Amino acid sequence: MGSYSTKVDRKWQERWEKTRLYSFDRSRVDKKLYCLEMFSYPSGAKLHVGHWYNYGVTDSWARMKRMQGYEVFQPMGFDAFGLPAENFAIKTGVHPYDSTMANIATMQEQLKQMGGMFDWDYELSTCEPEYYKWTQWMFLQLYKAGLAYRKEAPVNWCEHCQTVLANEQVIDGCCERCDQEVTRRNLTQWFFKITEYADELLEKLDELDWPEKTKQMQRHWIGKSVGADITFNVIGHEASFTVFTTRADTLLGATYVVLAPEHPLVEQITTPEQQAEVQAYQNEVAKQSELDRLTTTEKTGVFTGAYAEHPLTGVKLPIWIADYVLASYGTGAVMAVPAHDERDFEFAEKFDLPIVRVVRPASDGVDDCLPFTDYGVLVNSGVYDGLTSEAAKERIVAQLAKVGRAEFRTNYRLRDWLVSRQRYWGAPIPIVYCPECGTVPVPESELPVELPYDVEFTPDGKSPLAKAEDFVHTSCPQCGSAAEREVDTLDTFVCSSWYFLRFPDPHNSEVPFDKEWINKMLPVDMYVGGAEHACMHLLYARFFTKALRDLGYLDFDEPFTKLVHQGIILGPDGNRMSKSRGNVVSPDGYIAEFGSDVFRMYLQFGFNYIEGGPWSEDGIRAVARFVDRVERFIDRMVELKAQGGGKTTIDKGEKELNFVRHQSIKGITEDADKFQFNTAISRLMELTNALYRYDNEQDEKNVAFLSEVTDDLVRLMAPFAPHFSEEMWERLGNSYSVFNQAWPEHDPAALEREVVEMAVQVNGRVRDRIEVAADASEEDVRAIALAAEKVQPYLEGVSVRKVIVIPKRIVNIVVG
RNA sequence: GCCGAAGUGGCGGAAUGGCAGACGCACUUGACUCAAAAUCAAGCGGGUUUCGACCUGUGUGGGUUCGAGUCCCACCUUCGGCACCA
Repeated sequence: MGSYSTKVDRKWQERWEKTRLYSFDRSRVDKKLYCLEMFSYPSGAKLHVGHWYNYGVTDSWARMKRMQGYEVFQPMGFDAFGLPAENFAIKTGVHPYDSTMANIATMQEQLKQMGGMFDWDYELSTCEPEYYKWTQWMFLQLYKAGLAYRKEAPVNWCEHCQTVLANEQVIDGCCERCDQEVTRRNLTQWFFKITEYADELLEKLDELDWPEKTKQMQRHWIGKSVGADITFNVIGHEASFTVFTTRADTLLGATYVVLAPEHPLVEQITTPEQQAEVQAYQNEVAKQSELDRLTTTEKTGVFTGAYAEHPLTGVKLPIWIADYVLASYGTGAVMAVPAHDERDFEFAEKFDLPIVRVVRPASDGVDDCLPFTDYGVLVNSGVYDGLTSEAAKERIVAQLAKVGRAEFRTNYRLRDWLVSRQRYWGAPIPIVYCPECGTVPVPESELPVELPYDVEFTPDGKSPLAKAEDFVHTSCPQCGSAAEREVDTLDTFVCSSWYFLRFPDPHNSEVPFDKEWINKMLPVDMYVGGAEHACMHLLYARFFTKALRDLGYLDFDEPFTKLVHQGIILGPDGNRMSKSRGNVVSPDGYIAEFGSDVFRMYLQFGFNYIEGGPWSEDGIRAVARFVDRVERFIDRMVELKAQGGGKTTIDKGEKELNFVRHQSIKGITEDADKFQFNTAISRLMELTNALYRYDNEQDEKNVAFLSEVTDDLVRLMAPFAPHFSEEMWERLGNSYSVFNQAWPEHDPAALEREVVEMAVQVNGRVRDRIEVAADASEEDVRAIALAAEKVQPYLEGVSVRKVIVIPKRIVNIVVG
């Protein structure tokens, strides 16, 4: 057995700390590389495999970059506000602040055991007043800019968590946190106007070096759709309403219109006879949970008794309400064209409403049964007959625009971000309600609005802060009269939407960050974290960056230049790890047994990083064996050097070893750069195998050369097994630290072979192999291939039609 | 239903359109050992074999190409996202 263990880990952790090896040198900011992993929630449990996979493996990438000469900035902090701490408190009585602080201390300890290059001088924690003061400041800046506002709206309510949720936090109609059904409630809540940036958030995606899948998810989430608003007058009322449509070309096919049940016009226009039915329907819809709504496929709706006037023909169109029209999208009203829309068609069939075709397929032979939703050529549309859908859209909207009845318009699926939460453990919203002055922002000089410690935080649907008398009662910052504080707290996603901006300057008490400094340090060059944040954190952070840019606080457009998502490590049974399945792999035991580098290196070697996969007990043992194998060779090297002697010439054996050496340097550098750690490690194994082969096969060794290659092996291994490599580096008699060594660069000349083996195919099947000079001409290769012994039988009695020569790889002889 | 990704040995996983299965695990054999472990060496997709080889093989079926795991079309399966967005 080798000597590597947690003892070696500790030795080097202490040395690194004492010598401040990883301390960020601000004077080298021109060489900076900001490498960031998504910070973690300080839960009571210890670091899990996922943390290691994210932080440990990314740290190896950052270490390589350091050796390549970058000044790496890799901070670590804690996303410390949030529901779990509060729920834990409700269960056990331990205050969220106390449990969070204890958890942070434990996690720090464990992160240090991992051996990451984190510079703890830059640590931050979102639940500290030092930090959330500036979260509140952010809120105020957005408020002043009109990007934070309060409104009453139907919002998602989780009965179990006793709070509202953002759209992004509702998954299949259920709370993302507790899986309980989400219901809709009309509540007055705070929103951030992320929709203001919808277009830029969409456009700028093209420039980002992000996984295509993630960009696609954001594109879809933003959901740009180009169309027009068309206004309909209500017959017999001084009222009108506007619909949004992407198919203005089908306007002549509109046979009725539908308002969302919550549409404000409904009360006004409903006829007395329909009153009861309409109200009953509205109540029923309001009662429905999101889940009911998703699972009901059958269309429902009620006639209001009122009619609208078709804007082109003046024809009477019945006005219905139905819950397939959403209050929160577009204008909350649609023109129904059953002939050319599946939903309208279904509804019209069920309620026996007229269906009029106004588009037919542009070419014959196309299935034209109704509903026909493709573009085509207009019919039954008077002066517009014969136009294509595309042309008709333009023409019809332009026509109506002249009389102020339509305009072109773009809509987005993205909704504004609901940020208030009826919970205790979050940043208080810095707003005061004054009976005289109304909604008043807390002056910046009075920040932070501190979260009081002694609060009754049992959830009952009211914000816990509402019960803290000392907190609630205050005086109005404007007029001084008695006033009340906002008692909701901010969604924790608000805290994490700007933490990467605070990291380079985390203790600044004057401003959230220094503009000049941040412009040098940002954007983050490499951001690594889970894919589950695609439409939440990653979208919010982009929004914050853009808003702060427009407010003049920073000068860049995007926060994260390059993004990588790690995969998920599954349990040994191939399922997601969960306590109930009993397949949870916890790092601690393995680290105690094998040392942290073996654990880290297995995570790099055993999986495709992006994909993840099932944990394997045998896999980690294989890595432990490899580490031992390297150590044995290092000891052998020390012995050889002590013996002295040997030759100094570079012969066949040396050339072969040198080839593998430079091939490894090239491959490891390229692979690790691409986060392909599994192949990088396998190349380390190949280099190790080559060293053994050389030692076994060469009777007379070039010890100086062998020593050079061995040093390279340790340099190349250092990012992936940092503690072990330091130890080996020292054992080889080299000076501290291997991480101050330059990363090896490959010599292209060493990769040029004099003789190469090529496969010879006849009609695509390999029949022989030939050895030719690497610089042989195509004619020479062709001649040698045609003369190859084992291809002869295949050339008899046929004629050679063609010979394809791919230099250094293959020859294909086509016969027939 | 729509959008996207992926299907390769017993397993984890490799392969700029150019010798499929790198590297490793498991397994088999041999060396060392009193023995085991560890280590070292060799073999290891499937089938046929006169032991020289030959055939077949990357989810299924077609296609493009001198040549396809890789590109194109259709389908099947799995996973992820969205789900009345007008």
